[in-house]
Amino acid sequence: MSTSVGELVDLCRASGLRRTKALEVLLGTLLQADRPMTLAKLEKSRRLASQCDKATIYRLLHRLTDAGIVRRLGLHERAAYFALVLPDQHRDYLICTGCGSIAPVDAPCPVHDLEEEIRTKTGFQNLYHELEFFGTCPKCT
Amino acid sequence: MSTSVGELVDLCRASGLRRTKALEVLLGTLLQADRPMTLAKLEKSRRLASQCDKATIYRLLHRLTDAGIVRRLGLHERAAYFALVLPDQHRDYLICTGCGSIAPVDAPCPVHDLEEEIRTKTGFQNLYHELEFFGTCPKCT
DNA sequence: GTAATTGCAAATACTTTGCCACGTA
DNA sequence: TACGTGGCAAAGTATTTGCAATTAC
Repeated sequence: MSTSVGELVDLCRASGLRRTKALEVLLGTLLQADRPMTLAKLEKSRRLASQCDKATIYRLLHRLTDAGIVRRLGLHERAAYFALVLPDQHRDYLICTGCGSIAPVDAPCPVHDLEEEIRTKTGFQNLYHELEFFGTCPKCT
Repeated sequence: MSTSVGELVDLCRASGLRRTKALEVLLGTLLQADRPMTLAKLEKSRRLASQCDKATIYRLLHRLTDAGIVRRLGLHERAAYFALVLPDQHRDYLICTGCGSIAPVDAPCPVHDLEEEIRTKTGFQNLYHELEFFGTCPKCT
């Protein structure tokens, strides 16, 4: 029942992207990672390293973001993070300001109702949200 | 009942910072702006321009962040945003991915309970959160 | 007097773009 | 064939640091 690279490629093709080696490898890497990745991490990942150029990954990530297949996250680091938008999954993150560890929050997101309210009141389209908790983890205390 | 520069300076001194011209001007600018500001915007603001160097503002912002007087925000732009941590104020933001406009959300934040739960379950210290809504505003649709 | 702070300038880090060759449809 | 895509390299933007001079305490 989990999403496959093939399905993702189909989504991309439906958005007008071409099926290329780089696209498949990038989608596979993001899917397997199952967590937000920076451009630098993607570039160094075993599957992508020496498979395609940083600029290629960069441009693919932006095309995928425009297509709504990938989402760009802040996460307070200097580098941007990217993650697949999977249908059954919305994640909030818990981030240690000491060591920089990033963990998904294992609890239902309480923001849904407010998001609906904003959608109705403001007329914003394509609304989504990003929720991050910051603090000092026990190890860094 | 609103916070004054003097009170903020006292807070800073209590954290070991020295009372300097740059500190006072920066605090005054952040207080008056009443919204998150990037380093670049601060540097160009009327009050700070030619009053102190970018590196000085940069280092002050970091000292203030360490002291908990200022908070660094993501807001999805390439540059980091900084805002005063005011006692009676927690803000969520609504951001247009088209024109980049940033508006505070005028509704009570629904995350408080989850934050308490995380604090208890994980043992994180100094916990706070950042909640941002992204979408396309009516003008950009 | 001593240590924190500042300004200037240079170094990093990460992102973004130009150009031409290449591959997909 | 035509146009999106890829690789390489260079440029752009924001952040971060070194060091000597200055200032607060």
